[in-house]
Amino acid sequence: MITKRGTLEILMPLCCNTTPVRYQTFRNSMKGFSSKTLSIRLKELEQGGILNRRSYNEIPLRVEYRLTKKGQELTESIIHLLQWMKRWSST
Amino acid sequence: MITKRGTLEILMPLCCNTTPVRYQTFRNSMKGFSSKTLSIRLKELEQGGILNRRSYNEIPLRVEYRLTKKGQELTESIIHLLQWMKRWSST
DNA sequence: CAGTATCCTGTACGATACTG
DNA sequence: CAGTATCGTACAGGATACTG
Repeated sequence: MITKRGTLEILMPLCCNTTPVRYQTFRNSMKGFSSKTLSIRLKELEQGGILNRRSYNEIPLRVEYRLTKKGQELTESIIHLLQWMKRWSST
Repeated sequence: MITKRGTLEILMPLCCNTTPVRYQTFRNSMKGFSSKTLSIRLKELEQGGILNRRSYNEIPLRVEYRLTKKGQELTESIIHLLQWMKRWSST
């Protein structure tokens, strides 16, 4: 699941801050991904217990995704990985 | 590169010990992957500076792969990730 | 042993249009 | 806004056979 295309990109903006992220925000930060792929990945991450999806009865719709405990612990690994990427980005 | 199918499986046996790994050993530890996919992934990892390939003038052929410095640092992240997987394997 | 070459197929994914 | 439905295609990757 975590090695699928797009998953890393979804989790990246969730690594740095604890505020929930909306669908549109993911879309904007994920150029090169279709809405279809994004929603599939989000659903997988939700079913995998990484993300919590919460929708509000508002017009226009508002849906927020936030990390679960499991997801937060995963981001620790991802942060570690991102540091490695940054460290070796020139090579 | 590191999220491609098979890459994680290639690096896993290199996480635990520092001894070089041979092609056939990868094959045996990677049921469900063809030789084609394996050699493509190995080449990518070599070109990405993760692995060093070293061949010996012997019959039968012997080729060994070992981690570079960059690769060793990457495995630190992967070990971290594997611990997370183990911790949450029941869910 | 350590790969390559070739052929073939499933599927992941984008583009587009649509909906509650 | 946050998705879903449909269609079409590129390409990842398996099976098999082959090579230095």
